[in-house]
Amino acid sequence: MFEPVSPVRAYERVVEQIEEAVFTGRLRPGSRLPSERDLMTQFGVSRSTVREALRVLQSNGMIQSRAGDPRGPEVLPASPKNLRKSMSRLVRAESMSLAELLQFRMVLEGSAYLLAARLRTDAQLAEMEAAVRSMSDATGHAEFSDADVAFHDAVARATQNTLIVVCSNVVRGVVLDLIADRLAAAPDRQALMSAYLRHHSEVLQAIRDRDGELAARLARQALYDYYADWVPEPERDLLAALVTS
Amino acid sequence: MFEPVSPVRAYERVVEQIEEAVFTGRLRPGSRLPSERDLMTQFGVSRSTVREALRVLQSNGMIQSRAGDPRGPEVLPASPKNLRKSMSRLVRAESMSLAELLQFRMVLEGSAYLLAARLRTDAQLAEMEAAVRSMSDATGHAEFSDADVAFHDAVARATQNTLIVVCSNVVRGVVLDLIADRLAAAPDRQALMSAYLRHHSEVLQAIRDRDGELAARLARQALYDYYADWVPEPERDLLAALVTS
DNA sequence: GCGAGTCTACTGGTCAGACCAGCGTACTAG
DNA sequence: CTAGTACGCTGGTCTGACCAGTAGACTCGC
Repeated sequence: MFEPVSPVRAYERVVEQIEEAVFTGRLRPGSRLPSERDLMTQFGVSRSTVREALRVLQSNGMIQSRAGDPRGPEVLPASPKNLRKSMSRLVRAESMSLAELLQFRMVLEGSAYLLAARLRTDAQLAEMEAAVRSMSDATGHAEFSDADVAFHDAVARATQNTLIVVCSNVVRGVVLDLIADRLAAAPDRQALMSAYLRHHSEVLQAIRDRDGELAARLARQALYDYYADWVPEPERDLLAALVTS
Repeated sequence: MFEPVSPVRAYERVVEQIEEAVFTGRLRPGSRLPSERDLMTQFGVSRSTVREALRVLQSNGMIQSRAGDPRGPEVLPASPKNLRKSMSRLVRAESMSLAELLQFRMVLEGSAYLLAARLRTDAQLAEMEAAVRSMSDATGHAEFSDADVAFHDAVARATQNTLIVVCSNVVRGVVLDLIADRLAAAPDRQALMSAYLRHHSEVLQAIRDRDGELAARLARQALYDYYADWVPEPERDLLAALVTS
């Protein structure tokens, strides 16, 4: 029941103090940490200890080091990159069923499109329209998926909710991994792509009309239409129930 | 546009290979890594490099080392702890607002209660009823919150969707941290507790009746009623819009 | 035969000192 | 004023050393 006042490990103390400096704003993003050799004298520890502390901070996305840069390690602005990493780790580690993942996506992506439809600016709408146009003009898979990413990105910014976007994106990635082989073997990939495009156009129209409810329903419907075939029968009903709700 | 086949930094290669072994299941939770001295010969790098790699893995919550343990570093099971850490970090850096977190909770918890209402077994319903009874009988804060945990746990099991439950739990924890100090200063804590209990009873009734839609709406409404006061005016409307949808 | 204590061979944590390639800056040559 | 270069520092890696701590074997008294 005793919580040690200061961490036992030397490197943990270093991590903690630097973290504190960042959180309290004493170290702002873009500013530089002292060099490793300076830090070791400041904290009274060896360079290996300093380095281990810096590695931890780096793996947490708080700093970035470049070999040879005399200005020292850079303090990075907070970014959802790490959230994405730990989320992805968690999703990958728990062996979850496809149905579970799709349920999650239907719930979150529905809300994402709802928010995007209500909050989007005209500029963001224009970005989405351009992305969908690129998709329909695309000649190869690479172009198509690049445009797809651009579309999702524009939607993400419009929602103004990082958390919803990051979580659904991560799960989207895992789902794609999960069915990648089955998708590659699909005989009618061209048909899938054009169906995909059609769904996007419909959703885009709903976003244009600022009809959040419709956009949400379309997004859930699209997910169901795509993936239901890959979900075993008994679980499929669970997804169907979420389409309309 | 060139993606290096193998990371430039030596320690990154080590991290990647061990991560890979964990993800593919070659290294299961509970099993042990070779000692640092063994790893350095296996990977052909120095001990400092091995240690930096292990520090990264440790900070990602994948392994745990104890000084002196001859069995070597232990591979840990996946846990949402890290997810929560990176989320808290974003909140502290003010790149994520309370409104965002609550939006997320309204979306996910709504679905959680919807699923629980539809899928719950009679035994699970009994557990929930017992928990709510414990809450109303509770004399102290500790008892009350223990019973609350039990209730949420029963609901979580009923949903059959780990991901939804884990994510909303993590965010719930972050939100509680965020308003902990403000809550402690609240003059009418007793009133808050009884309002909390009332909401739970209502949701329980909906779950008993297997009315998923109602349970979801009540859950969202409860979140709004509780937290809206703490959300700055301009963002509050976003939450209100999600109550009924 | 069996538990209590001890011993030991390892572990991870930390330190010191060294070398290298890489980078920014200030100085230099044109 | 610009192009080029040399310098002094940086981070990345390595070697080798010492210490405190631990698990498991080993011993001893019963």
